[in-house]
Amino acid sequence: MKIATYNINGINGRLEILLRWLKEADPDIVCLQELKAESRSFPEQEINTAGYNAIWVGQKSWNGVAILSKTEIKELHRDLPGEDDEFTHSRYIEAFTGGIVVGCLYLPNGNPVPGPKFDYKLRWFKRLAKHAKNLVDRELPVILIGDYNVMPTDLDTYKPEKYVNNALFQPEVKKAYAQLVKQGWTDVIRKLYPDEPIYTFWDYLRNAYEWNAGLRLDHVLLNKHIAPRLVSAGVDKHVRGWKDASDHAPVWVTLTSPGANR
Amino acid sequence: MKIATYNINGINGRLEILLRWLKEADPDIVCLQELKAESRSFPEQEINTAGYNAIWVGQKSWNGVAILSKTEIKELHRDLPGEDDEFTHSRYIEAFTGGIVVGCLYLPNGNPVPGPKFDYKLRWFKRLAKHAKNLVDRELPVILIGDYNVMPTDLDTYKPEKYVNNALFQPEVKKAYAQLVKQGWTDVIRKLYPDEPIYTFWDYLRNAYEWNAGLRLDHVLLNKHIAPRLVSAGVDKHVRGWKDASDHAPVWVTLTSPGANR
DNA sequence: GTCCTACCAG
DNA sequence: CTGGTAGGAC
Repeated sequence: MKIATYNINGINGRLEILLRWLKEADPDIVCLQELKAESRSFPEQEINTAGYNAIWVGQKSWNGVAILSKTEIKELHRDLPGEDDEFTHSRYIEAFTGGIVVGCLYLPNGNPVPGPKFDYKLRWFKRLAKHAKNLVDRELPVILIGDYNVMPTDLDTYKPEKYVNNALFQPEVKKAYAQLVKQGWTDVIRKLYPDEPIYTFWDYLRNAYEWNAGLRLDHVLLNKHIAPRLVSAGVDKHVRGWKDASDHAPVWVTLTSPGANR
Repeated sequence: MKIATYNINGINGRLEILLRWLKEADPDIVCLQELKAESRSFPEQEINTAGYNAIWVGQKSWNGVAILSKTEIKELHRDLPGEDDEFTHSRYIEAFTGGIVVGCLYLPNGNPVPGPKFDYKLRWFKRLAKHAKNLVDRELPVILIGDYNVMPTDLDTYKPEKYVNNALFQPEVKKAYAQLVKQGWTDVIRKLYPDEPIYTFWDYLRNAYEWNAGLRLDHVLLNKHIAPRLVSAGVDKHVRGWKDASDHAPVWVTLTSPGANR
């Protein structure tokens, strides 16, 4: 079974890219971020035709997340729990599909630092950690997957010194990510490739992709119940090189069938 | 020798379309309208690489005309003569190339009627007619070619009654075109196909191309000196069907070598 | 750089 | 409908 995350950066503008990649990669479950579309303009028909069910939460201009799956999707949540004033962004959707609880997230970027957007990022991260705490020890396979907008360590950016003032690399944010993982989650890329620079995002500016000036922002976290099923993981880096591609590349993980490791 | 006109509707957005058509149609001289680009962002290099010299007048956002030629181009005018306050639009360029005086024009649309834009259209047409009068009897081959934004007769629109209030079909405008032709010009399409509906433009709206709901707006006029050289003319209608094409199709004419008919 | 929103022009 | 523009976000 293959599960992937892809920050598509505008689902309608990049529907062809998405469909091409779906066909090529053939994942069973896909989490999308940055739909940049209102809920009513989600291209459900084309996604269905490609062989996927889908649930999504959209909003005008920004954010927006979706879960695609070849099998039935039971929606669990359309946002993280939290205070009323936090509910304006479409950044989290959770479902049960393929026997797995899938939390699909798009964490706020948070720039500039300091400022209200950075404060919101930290608050959002707290909400996520609180919810994750309730999921990590469940007797259910749980995957928390998406665009975390964090480079967890120096290994996750081509040039750490360039990002010292960036919201994606602030000590508070890296710490929040480390503490989240410490709840008992497995960061699959770092589990399989502990010492390798692996990127999931290359800026559109200054030909970042050509220079491999990348960042690792998209992460796949498995709880203890599902982590033993981990087989492989990777980044479909070449997709970033397609004409008119998103600035992110898809990240995927493959798992054994449930029960195979027990 | 083959001469063509093509309202490209944004030369940078449609450079690939233009190059594909140039390769396929292989014209010797091409007049372009609606560059929608400032002069400095004209894609001279790519045009040169495709085998053409070029001269152009651009402006921000709108209008803009160019003459491309496989042979040397001597620029004659960068606008029609006229009053100072008429010089704000880039709608006319004239050159001597391939032994022919080529006037490349983009007449104002003029909608809505009535209004200052329609008045400007009529004034612009007067300026054109005055200039054309100076060209028509020259002992030189002259071609006046481009997007005239006029359907000269009922035969030139799929549904005349739909256009009674449209600036492209006002009696004053049709009359201005008829009087221009009457100076001694040959409208090559009507010369060769006097009774056939032939269109050069299909609106983007309501699938006009699929329904062949077209208009004939792009015209090729020859003066008496060059008219005897006329061999054939046509519209590259299929180009309108290409993905992301302009709403106009290229119109072309072929001529015998100079002197062959004398 | 490339999205989005808007508006304007055709 | 599909260009262009501008500004905001990332």
